[in-house]
Amino acid sequence: MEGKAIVPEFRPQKAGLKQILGDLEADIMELVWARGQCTVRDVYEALLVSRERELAYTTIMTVMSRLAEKAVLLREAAGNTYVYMPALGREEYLARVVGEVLDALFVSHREQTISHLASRLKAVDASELDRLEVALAKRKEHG
Amino acid sequence: MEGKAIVPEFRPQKAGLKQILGDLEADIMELVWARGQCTVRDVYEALLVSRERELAYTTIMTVMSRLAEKAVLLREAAGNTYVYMPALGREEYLARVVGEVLDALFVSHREQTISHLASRLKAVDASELDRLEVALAKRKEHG
DNA sequence: AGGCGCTACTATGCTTTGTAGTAGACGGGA
DNA sequence: TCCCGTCTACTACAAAGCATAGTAGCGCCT
Repeated sequence: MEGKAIVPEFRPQKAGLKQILGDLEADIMELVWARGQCTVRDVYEALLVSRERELAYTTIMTVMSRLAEKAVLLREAAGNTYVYMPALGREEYLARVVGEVLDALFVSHREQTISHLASRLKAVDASELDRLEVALAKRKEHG
Repeated sequence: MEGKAIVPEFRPQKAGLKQILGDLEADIMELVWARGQCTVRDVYEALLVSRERELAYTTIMTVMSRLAEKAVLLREAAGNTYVYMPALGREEYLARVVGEVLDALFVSHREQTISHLASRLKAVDASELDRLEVALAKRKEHG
């Protein structure tokens, strides 16, 4: 089903993408997602602007290569240059990550997970509750 | 508010406690939870039995000290020896860990989390569904 | 007083991530 | 054809977290 695991680890302390990828890796992925596809140079130049601290071109290259090894990025040769692109759209990537984490919680710590969810629902808004209710109702129908 | 974060990282790939602690750390915690309280020697001897590979006494000591630094274990001097005990019961510890991870998911990836939960409910059993329904109903009452 | 057990301190290896340099390959212009 | 600039590959090093373990020193019990 689905292919291999995508998330080595999830860090609750951090925010957003940095919960899953390193800080620089996350910044780079945001850029690649924003542009659809790009070269190391594209990312390098974009980071020059957005970031205070300057990074070496080769730093970006190394990190992007590692992201390609991890199959978070795909790349294809275009002349002597690689064009990188996300293996998954940002939303789909996050959905898989969240799914993996959630599934792992259900499998390993079912009781605590259900229990926490039950109390956590207080903080979920109405339309979200509706979605959950619909899902629950469907489930009921099919016994 | 509860106090500080407890989980540096969560590894969906692993199982049970090893999703949160290192492998040896996890084995040690299982023992300490099973016994309520114990010394380094107690753990050392128990691991001699349960584990193929032999570990040095000082290895156990170092790891237990680190668990105490991280406040997963507490210790108190008894003569020239420390008696270690869990800071939290196993279930409570897991509950907090799960809570932290779940809360982080809701905060950082609300949409994907709700969405995954809605579809994941298929795999949740009836009594668990009931608990969630009760929670949902309560929530409804209070608008 | 001596020995044994216990702790503290120190150290090393591995893995992941951030960081960066060097060298070689390739294509385009003079 | 030769040189230059750009790009990649390879290599390297630091920091953090974990597993692992050795050494030294302290204090209790006999």
